Amino acid sequence: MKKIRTRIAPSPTGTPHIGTAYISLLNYYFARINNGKVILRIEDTDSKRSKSKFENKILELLHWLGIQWHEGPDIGGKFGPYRQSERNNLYNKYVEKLIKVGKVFKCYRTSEELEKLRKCKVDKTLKEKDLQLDYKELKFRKKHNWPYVIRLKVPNKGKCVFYDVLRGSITMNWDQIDSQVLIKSDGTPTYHLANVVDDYLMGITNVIRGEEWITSTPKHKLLYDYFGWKQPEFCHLPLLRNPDKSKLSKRKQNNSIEFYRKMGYLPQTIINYLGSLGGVKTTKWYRKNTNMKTKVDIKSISLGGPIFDLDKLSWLNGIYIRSMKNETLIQVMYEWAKDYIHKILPTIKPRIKILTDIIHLSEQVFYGLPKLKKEDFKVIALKKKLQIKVLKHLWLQLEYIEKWDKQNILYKVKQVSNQLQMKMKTIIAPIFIAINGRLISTSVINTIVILGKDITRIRIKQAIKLIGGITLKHENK
RNA sequence: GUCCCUUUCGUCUAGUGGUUAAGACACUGCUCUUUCACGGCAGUAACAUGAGUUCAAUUCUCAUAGGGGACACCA
Repeated sequence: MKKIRTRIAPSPTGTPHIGTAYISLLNYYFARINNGKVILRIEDTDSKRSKSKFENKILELLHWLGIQWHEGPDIGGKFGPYRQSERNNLYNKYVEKLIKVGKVFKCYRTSEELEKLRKCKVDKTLKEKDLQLDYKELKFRKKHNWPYVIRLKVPNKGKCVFYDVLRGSITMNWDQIDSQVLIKSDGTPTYHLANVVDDYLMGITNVIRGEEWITSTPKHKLLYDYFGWKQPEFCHLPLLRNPDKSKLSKRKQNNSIEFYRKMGYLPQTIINYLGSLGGVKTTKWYRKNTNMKTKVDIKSISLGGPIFDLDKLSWLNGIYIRSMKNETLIQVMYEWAKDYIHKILPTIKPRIKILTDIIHLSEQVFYGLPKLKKEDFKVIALKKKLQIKVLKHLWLQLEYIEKWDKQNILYKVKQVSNQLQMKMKTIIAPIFIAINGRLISTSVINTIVILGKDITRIRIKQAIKLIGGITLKHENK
């Protein structure tokens, strides 16, 4: 039997997400229980959004969770490079092949035209014939070197059947599948091309990925067929959901892995909880299995998208914490607090008279969510409505910051003050309560810097909710 | 809108052609404890609906409804 090879293929376009952890975990375990290998491949074909700082974070946090790989950009391997942006020459070579056999075509359409064309079609599916330009126009655009993309030729009729390990065969009509762009106008590949070529070249036997890929699998199958390659086994995992049942979104900040680390969840909690969302069959499993060596059967995963339940996660974390030896726990506590201690020290040092002052001065960086009540905001002279307004504006301002440092954050807070035409002194009070949990304490800007984006924003959100603001309109955009 | 996936307590999961449908989180009560928490005990609570197959369906089939996803020169 061929040796199992799976891949973890994150895209470095944002801070790593709990969904990434889930998919990575199952790839890791599937390889492990089958004595196979795991490949980590960075899918950075989107050059505009990919950032190396995100790649670093992804590697760091997967390591933190204890997920391991045998080949990857950080450790190398026989099938490298493991960053798609470093493999562009390869893809071109394979596109040449497709051009030779006539399975792709050049498309000179502009994005405005595409938009119009899609509007005209009920199913929004664009095929080769929909994209055709009349002869004159085509000649003109070619002559004047208009930018073009290379698209996949897709059958117009018939059915595409492919096999999913969890669901059996899935059938789709070819007329529903559009002529996917394989090479963008800048000459770089799209995900679909790079992914198939790399999975083939890297000898991936099992593609374990999220359910959102099911509908593009026919395109991938077509590529395998055109190249004459054997398909890997496809396994589409159900998507993790928010309590409102929507897909666990990258936009919702509190789903970043780092958020859970900062809040004080242990890596084994996250790993075991994620594992429990489907793959694990025993009932008394939580207490008995602190690692997932046993009883994982990927084929038994439940197909309803599970809701990521914070209550249960916290309960599990408690189980692990209480089962630790004191020395170990002290170590864990120190590791967790160390960063905060180092960062808060310069701020509190001028205020310390006796050592016992320390706790009171620095507690705001240690509680994940301050335990606030509605009444806590009533001490502020500012009207309720305006408090909410201030916090909502701050929420928005803090969403996009290039670098999370004092200067930028201060600038954003000043923006809020300008926007609302209110003095700093006025707007800062509700921010103090929301973030620091009280009015008299160290600089709130400083706290925000130390806490980082995830924790800061969840505190603001909590405050808005407490004061009585209903929703954050821009929360999920 | 079109297509695809999906459906067991509020949530995560077991399970079965004939079961008192199981466990865990959450919730409630009791207990332990100086309080709280932890622990222990107990309780509330589910097979989406309709039709078919069958002696029998939560389990098999089909339809309907709910939920989710995809429909980009993003992954």
